[in-house]
Amino acid sequence: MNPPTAPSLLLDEQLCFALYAASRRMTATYRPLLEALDLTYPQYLVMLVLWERDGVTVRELGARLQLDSGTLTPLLKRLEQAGLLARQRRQSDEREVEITLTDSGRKLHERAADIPRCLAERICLSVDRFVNLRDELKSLAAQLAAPTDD
Amino acid sequence: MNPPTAPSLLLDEQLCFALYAASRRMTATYRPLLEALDLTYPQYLVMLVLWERDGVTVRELGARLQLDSGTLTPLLKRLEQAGLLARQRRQSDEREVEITLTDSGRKLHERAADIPRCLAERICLSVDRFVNLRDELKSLAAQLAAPTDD
DNA sequence: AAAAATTATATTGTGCACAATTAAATTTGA
DNA sequence: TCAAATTTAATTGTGCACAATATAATTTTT
Repeated sequence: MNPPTAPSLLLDEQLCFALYAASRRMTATYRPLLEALDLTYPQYLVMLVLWERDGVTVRELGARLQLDSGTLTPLLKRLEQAGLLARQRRQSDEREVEITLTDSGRKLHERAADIPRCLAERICLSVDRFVNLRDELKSLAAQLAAPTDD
Repeated sequence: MNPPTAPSLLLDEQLCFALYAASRRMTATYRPLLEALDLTYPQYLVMLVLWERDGVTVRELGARLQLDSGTLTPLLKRLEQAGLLARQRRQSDEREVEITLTDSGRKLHERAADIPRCLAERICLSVDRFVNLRDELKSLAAQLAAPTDD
């Protein structure tokens, strides 16, 4: 694979497509595991946040996952419908909606406990390469999130 | 950031979320550039393939981009509507639909020529890190695409 | 305190992704 | 040869993403 000394329009040379394809492939790898929990991948991400800290607002969830209310509101309603969480307006500020896990939502944590190990086996990267790839991706995302004039 | 010696359910330790977030951020970075061409990011990927080789079938496009007809058919119809390509059944095999660029579609290539350079400036990675990250992502996707029992 | 600005969520509409099904053309094989 | 199996697209339905807008609550300003 040639280095991108002259940035080209060739699909296989592009970082963006490698990223796009790998991300979808990763989601596809999670799919059968999450199906057992009746969760989609974005729903799983929401549950990861709530398992770390319950009682967050939609805004806080959105900040953590970089998703807006147009995505989160219907997703959270589906999780509410599934009995995993409750949504209620905050008394201190009626604009905010607080998300709290139900017993059922908390219990799902146990059933999800094996997923990271399953994935680690499937991904089969050394710790060094795993950490390096993850941190390069975080660095890239941070770079792209920064204002244009930096 | 701790190495994943014991795979956990912590969002910030997960490769999958770093991948998911970086991919969406990358698409968001393309968005304003592609808006000038009246293309979405997946439409741009289709055009990249067609600029490399015109006259491919939906199946070949799908193989290249790892997308199925449920995604491609409506997307291609929109690009046809926009006057960038034509869709016609192959005479040699009526099951296949051949996609050919119109003059307008070919002309768009010139207007897209600057996009890789714009992105390269925005991403601001050394050639080594760019190539390494891209190839690690390709390797990961290939690993995840392989049958489970490998 | 009332008006204006800001903030948080919800709603609407468009365009992917992807599973499942359907339909039509082609190939295989009994 | 012709019935069965396979291949290719299209269709249908669900669930994200995200822009744009609306609505209601809160904060800031005058």
